[in-house]
Amino acid sequence: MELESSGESADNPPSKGEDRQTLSQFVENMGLLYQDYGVSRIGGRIVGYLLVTPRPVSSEEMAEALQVSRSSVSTNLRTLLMAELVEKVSLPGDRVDYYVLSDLAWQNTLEMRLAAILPLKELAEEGLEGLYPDHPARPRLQSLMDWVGMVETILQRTRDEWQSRSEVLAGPGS
Amino acid sequence: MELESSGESADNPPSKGEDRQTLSQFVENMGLLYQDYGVSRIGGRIVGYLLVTPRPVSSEEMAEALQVSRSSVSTNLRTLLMAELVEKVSLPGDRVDYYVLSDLAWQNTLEMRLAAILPLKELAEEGLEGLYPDHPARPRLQSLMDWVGMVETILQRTRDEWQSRSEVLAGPGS
DNA sequence: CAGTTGTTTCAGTATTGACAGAAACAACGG
DNA sequence: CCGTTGTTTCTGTCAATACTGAAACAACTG
Repeated sequence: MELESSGESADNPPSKGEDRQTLSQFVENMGLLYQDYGVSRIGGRIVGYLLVTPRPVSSEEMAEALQVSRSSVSTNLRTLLMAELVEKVSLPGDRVDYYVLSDLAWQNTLEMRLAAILPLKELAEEGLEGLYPDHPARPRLQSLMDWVGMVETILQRTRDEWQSRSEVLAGPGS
Repeated sequence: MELESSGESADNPPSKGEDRQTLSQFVENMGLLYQDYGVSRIGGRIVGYLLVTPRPVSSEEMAEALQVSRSSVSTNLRTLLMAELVEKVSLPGDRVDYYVLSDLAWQNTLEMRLAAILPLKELAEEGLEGLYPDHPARPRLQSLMDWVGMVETILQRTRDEWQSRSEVLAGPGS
């Protein structure tokens, strides 16, 4: 994998080489980790690459940097855009599409994982509706529903917390 | 799939049939849902079956009820035991192993999903260590680390909340 | 309105993982 | 100590998914 640093000037040559190695490793590990998150390896590497490249990146560049096909980049970008981990940006006077990591990337990574819990509530609900009032499984289904309710609360709290953090970072009154 | 209800007496025959249908559907859906949680379909169905069967269940019974091989039950039970979603119980004078849903099953389901986030922190840490002080990716890695820290806090809070709930249910001083 | 560049869709391939059946293993009972 | 019962490990098969290269498509430029 090739990773370009922005200024390639030669004032501290040893650092650049090590940085590239470090970043390459980081991007690769992000790929592996995101696999567990239901995003494909390439998707994770894209997230990693965008993270360590603080500027808009074209899909062409990603394909080259990550040494994968353009089609894979395209497919994975679509997924990442839908998940709102990545945003598309346009640069004036340039018809190429560029992409950056969304400000909400981490928050949304968390949401994805927590939101997957919520369907359990509906499942338990359906179960309760279909069972006669004295069925022994009822209390357990009920407590499952309660638990999912708690997760919903947590989810809301993280949104609030994240919200207030962003406000602090952006300065008050933003 | 066959689901046995505990008392099979005939005082309200119509209910039993519908219950069985409902539960069968529920168990099946749990399987599908848990697939998204990194547990296999069979693992999810085991969780579902244990949920709606409020008594210790042998692996033999699971295999029959879910219509899957004993080996699959065995493999999946090992995973579920490690994840602490299921507990093994012994009945005196019986050499068969029985299993019940753990009291912490839901809490641990949540933990599994949140804990998967934590390795991100280490990844970011390694990245920071390997990069020279002026590298433009540093601030982003730092803020990633901060975010994971927040998730850790949330995780701890849910443990506390769950803890206090259980105490309420069990009665004070337990 | 061609020609060029960039992006998406499609069809085939390869890798991964779940699952079943059989064999091996362990533990208990006569 | 042999036979029976219960559980785990192993090997092969099948299905699902990620990925690629090629073709189709879209958008801009001269």
